[in-house]
Amino acid sequence: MDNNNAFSEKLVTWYEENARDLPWRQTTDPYRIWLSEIILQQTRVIQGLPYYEKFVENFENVSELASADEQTVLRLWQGLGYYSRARNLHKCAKEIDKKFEKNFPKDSKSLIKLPGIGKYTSAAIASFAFKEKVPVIDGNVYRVLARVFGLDADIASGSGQKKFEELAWELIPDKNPDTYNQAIMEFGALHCTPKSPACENCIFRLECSAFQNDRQDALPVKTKKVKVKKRYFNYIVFITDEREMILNKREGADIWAGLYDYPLMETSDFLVLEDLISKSEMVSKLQPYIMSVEVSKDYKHVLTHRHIYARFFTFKLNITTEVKDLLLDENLIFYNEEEVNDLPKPVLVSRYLNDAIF
DNA sequence: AAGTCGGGGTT
DNA sequence: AACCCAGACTT
Repeated sequence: MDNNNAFSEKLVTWYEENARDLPWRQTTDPYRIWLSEIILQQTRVIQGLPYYEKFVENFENVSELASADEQTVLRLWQGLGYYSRARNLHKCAKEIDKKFEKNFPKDSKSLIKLPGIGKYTSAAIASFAFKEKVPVIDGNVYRVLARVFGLDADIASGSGQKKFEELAWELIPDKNPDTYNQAIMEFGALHCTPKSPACENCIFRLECSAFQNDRQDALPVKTKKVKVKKRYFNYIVFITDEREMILNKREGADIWAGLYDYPLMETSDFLVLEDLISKSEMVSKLQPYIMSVEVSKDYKHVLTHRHIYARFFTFKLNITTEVKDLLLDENLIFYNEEEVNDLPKPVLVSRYLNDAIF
């Protein structure tokens, strides 16, 4: 409790010296606070500010907004993105104008039921307009709490969010919780930034867990959703009359770094989807990963390698799953450094590949 | 729990 | 190019 008071007091002191002068901080009008909060969802203050001014100018109160037609609202929102916010804004205004007789509900639990108002926004309106003691938890708060208190729960998971909420409840002061809420968000926005936070002159320099352990970049923990990319590896397999092949050493930080594969042209889309060769053993084994395979049927003597004519094939693998899965099953194709060094140069094609393709 | 919605700044 | 921004909603 004492520590928690120290935390909030330091934060508020910092806030009073460093807060930006923003229009929605000059009022307790729930309409204006609501408007600002909707506009600022996933939106930087700098970007949202002119829109806030526009809306306040066009609609003095929630009833005026409610009686506007949706196209007018959307036109004012134009360029701000996340347009469902605008539609929900309008829907919410109508609801308040009718069901609530032009008055905003005065507590967070009622507010959260309105369209476009979720966990964060309900807390923000209740706090800033009605002085309810409820912590706001946005991206800034997650970051500040994670770093100062070394809370490494995953903010992408429900259980992790719950832990942050518990901590937030412990920290929020009885006295002026609204100012504290403003303070912690402002601190995250201006000082404890996602990248390159100003730790050198930070008020929590001595007690910040992240700074003391040099974990600023690691916190907050947010598991990234592994999105499957479609990568199309279009291989060109050169083979000589002596059944030799050309391999290419993969460099960089990409998949299979340091291993050898065929001369490669990667594209982000199909080159051709026809002549699927599904009979060979290799193709069937690779089938789960392959969307199309094409081998040119005409042998062309187009390349010389060490004075040996080579035959020209194109061999396409269109890989849709995580490419590393392929490596586990098919290390026949991708040689490591040691294997390559043991082989004559150019590297002989594997027996397996011979049977399959040639 | 994962996907979607977006323009824009930062690194 | 990846990440994030005073998130909410749908599936």
